[in-house]
Amino acid sequence: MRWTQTLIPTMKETPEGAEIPSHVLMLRAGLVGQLMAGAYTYLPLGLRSLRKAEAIVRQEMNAAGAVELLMPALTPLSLWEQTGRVEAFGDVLIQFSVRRQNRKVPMALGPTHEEVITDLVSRHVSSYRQMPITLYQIQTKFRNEERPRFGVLRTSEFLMKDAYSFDTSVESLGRSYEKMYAAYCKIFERCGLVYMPVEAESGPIGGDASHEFMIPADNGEDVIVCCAQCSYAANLEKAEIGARGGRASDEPLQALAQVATPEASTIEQVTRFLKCQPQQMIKTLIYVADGKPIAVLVRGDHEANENKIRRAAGASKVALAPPEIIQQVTGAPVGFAGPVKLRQPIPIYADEDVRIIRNGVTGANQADTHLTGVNLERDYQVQTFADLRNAAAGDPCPRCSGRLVQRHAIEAGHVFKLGTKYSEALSARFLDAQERLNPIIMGCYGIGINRILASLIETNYDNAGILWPVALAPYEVCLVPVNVADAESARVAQEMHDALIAAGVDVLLDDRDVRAGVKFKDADLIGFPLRVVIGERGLKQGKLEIKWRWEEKAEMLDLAGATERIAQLIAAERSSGERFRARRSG
RNA sequence: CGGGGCGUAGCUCAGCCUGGCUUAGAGCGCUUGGUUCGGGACCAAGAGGUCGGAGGUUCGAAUCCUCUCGCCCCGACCA
Repeated sequence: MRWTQTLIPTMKETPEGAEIPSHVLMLRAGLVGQLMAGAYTYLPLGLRSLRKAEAIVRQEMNAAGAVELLMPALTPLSLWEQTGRVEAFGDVLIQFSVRRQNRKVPMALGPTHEEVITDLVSRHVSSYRQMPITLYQIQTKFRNEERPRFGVLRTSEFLMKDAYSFDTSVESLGRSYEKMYAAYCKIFERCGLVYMPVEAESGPIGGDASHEFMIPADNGEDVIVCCAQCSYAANLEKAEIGARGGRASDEPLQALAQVATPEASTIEQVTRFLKCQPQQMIKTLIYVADGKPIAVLVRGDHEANENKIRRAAGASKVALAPPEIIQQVTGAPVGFAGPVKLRQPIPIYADEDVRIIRNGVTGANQADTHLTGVNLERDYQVQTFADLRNAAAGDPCPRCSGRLVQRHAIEAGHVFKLGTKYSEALSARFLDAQERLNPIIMGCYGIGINRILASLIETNYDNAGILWPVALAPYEVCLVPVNVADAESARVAQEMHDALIAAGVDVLLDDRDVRAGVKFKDADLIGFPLRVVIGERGLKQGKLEIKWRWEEKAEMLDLAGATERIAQLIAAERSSGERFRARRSG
């Protein structure tokens, strides 16, 4: 391709509104253009990279035995009603009606395709002999995000690879899951990403039923927790906490005292007002668990974890109680709840760390009032102690003696053992060898293709621009004739361009009649892995210059045989990614 | 949904507080001519705007007021 024949709108300045590196660079390098919040055009260069990521995903899916199909993005709303997901998705589901003659047809744009694929499979799969099978598609998904942000990291329309496995037993599902897990590792590896599979909240199957593939990045929206010593890693919602080693301080017990704390309803306000540490505070949260209010106690500097609370309470659904319920249960407005003398007797659950708070501070169940010198057993009782909070940096690892650390990360993929949720709701059943009818056991596996690009850029750039691995670069080689007005340079460049294409190399010829500096800056900004410079001076000596984007030094190459040499270099790097990875450790 | 910020040329912005010396500006980009030519050149001449939109205040509004739309950030939410 010649530069002058395509559209590459690079920008010198950072467009207003772009903040994180991947967004800034994708706009500046002319990869994408924004149409509206959460919707981006993939320009010629961006599309090439997107297609490369897509191709890698497709190859590995096929290699893992998954079979590609393509489902419509347009779906009948009734399908989502059958599984209760119209409500579950809420406003995220883009739904509308179209008029057809004298009737209205309610539809939704697919945010994911469990319903559609399960419906399909229920029609065509009815015997255990037809399984296991894993089907996948690569298709645009629609989600009306409450708040699209971070450029292409969170958009209302995005390209997703979604795969679904169908098995006859939990053991067989485990094998299907393992295959996808392994394929994901290969995919992220081939894309040149540093990734981390972490344990995620799992559904009905339990155990190791769900993993997220995370790309550690400062601007990631997710928080993952991992052990500094062993390989334990989980997302924040899931992360377990090892045995708490803390001991209560041995300061003398204080008397229970009531203090006025006008207008101080948050932990921060109270600690400032009473000049105490958040670690001394007993945060009391009123939740509604399956319709019944419960009190949950966590240390002031800790965050409650709803999933853990739900499990501890043995409930199927928990949510923070609305203000009316809080008023009713505690007798005080929000912000002054405490475990001592609640107005209504409700079960009290406490996080392990609350056990050792001596002379704590907590709400007095009375407006603008807190209690100090609060001690367990003497002043209040706890029904159940459990791990009820999010893991924090420095917490003990649940698997070894190490400590946990927190990191931000971008979720690029997710594998999940679904079980029979959708097959039961949509009657996808099969007959086993004993002629018994069973629901099909499913798994689902997603990869955000756009996120592969965004997270790659987010973690691979320098002051000059993007650093692409050969595997995903829009073009592998950028040919730069320094002076296109020079007939010899132009001729050599054109010949080399044609020869490289014939050799199967993705090459872009920068045939613009602009100064060399402009071309170099643009080549660095876009980040083509290999730059080949054809200059008059070099040509006189029968040489040209090659330079890897992520390496410091350029190298002179004999013009004779240069094409073959470049094709070799690219082919080697394409399959191994060695030089790109070496840059990271170097 | 709560809090904050921003909308002026294709892009980045100044002007707004204190309304009129603006016939709306600068830099970059674009067009034309010339000089340059291996790290975002220089000179000259141009093209390009209903100052996001609507209403209001005023002799007069980019500037003040009201409403509205859009975009960005933080939080809440997130299969």
